[in-house]
Amino acid sequence: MAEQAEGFRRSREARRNALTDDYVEMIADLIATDGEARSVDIACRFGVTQATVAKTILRLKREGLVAAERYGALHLTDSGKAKAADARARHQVVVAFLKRIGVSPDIAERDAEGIEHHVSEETLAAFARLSG
Amino acid sequence: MAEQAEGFRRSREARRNALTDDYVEMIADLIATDGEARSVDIACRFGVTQATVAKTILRLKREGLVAAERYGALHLTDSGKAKAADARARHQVVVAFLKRIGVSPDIAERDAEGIEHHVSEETLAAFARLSG
DNA sequence: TTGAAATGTTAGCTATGGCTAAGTCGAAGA
DNA sequence: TCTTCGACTTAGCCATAGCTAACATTTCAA
Ligand SMILES: [Mn+2]
Ligand SMILES: [Mn+2]
Ligand SMILES: [Mn+2]
Ligand SMILES: [Mn+2]
Repeated sequence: MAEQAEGFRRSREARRNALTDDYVEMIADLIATDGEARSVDIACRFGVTQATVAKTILRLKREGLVAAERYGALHLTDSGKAKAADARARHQVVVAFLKRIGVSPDIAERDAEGIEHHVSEETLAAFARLSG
Repeated sequence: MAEQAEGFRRSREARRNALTDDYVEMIADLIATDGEARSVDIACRFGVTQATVAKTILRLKREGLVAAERYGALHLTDSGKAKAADARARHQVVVAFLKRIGVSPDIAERDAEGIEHHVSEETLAAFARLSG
């Protein structure tokens, strides 16, 4: 009973943290590929408006994951970088695993975008082991 | 670009529908095991308050998935039943697959609770194929 | 150099999903 | 029967995540 509730609690928790992880991962990605992360590119890649990005970035700053001066590019704090690295690693493992079991690359990428937020260490280890 | 945005759109969509699926699945489960679904039991199993359940049930009624008279037990409409059956099937496949690749039963159950909402037909088919 | 376009910010709206507190109803026991 | 206790509802709070519209700043090209 309490055990089942615990499972749902974790699931809700993961859902709450999913967007945060996607943002820090995206910011790290943009910095890696474009040299810097701008709100407009985040908005474009996520398919939301710049206003939505602005509001979320405010929260991430409040949470100490992102730093930026007004009208400037976005940076990750140390804890932001750590979270991004973790998110990226998970993403890679999940995508590689899905492809490995025969899911087509584009579908693997799409599904991984959601699945990555709900994979425990144990499951992630199983995925990694089985994909190489 | 637009393709990546599409992936995130789907992921957000799945996130929005996750709670709905969990509710109809839970209601079907309770009807199957207890003979009827009561709000108090849903609240207990999800680990939330009855007030939270009441508000969500209002939405599900509005969406035509759940029916009930005041102070009465909850019922699923035909479309609610269809959605519940689908959710249950996904849940089973994901749990079975995770166990099959060596994830311990309790962790498999927990992870599946989140993963089930992000698995495309193609990935679900791959899971099913590989676990039996 | 200056004005237009791109980018970023802010205000304010909606809907959702949590919560507590307070009230209402109904069924079971004294 | 009557009371009481468990179950349900409702009101109202907060935070998040989306949106549009309006405004501010920066950048770029003429
Ligand atoms: Mn993701
Ligand atoms: Mn990702
Ligand atoms: Mn679930
Ligand atoms: Mn489920």
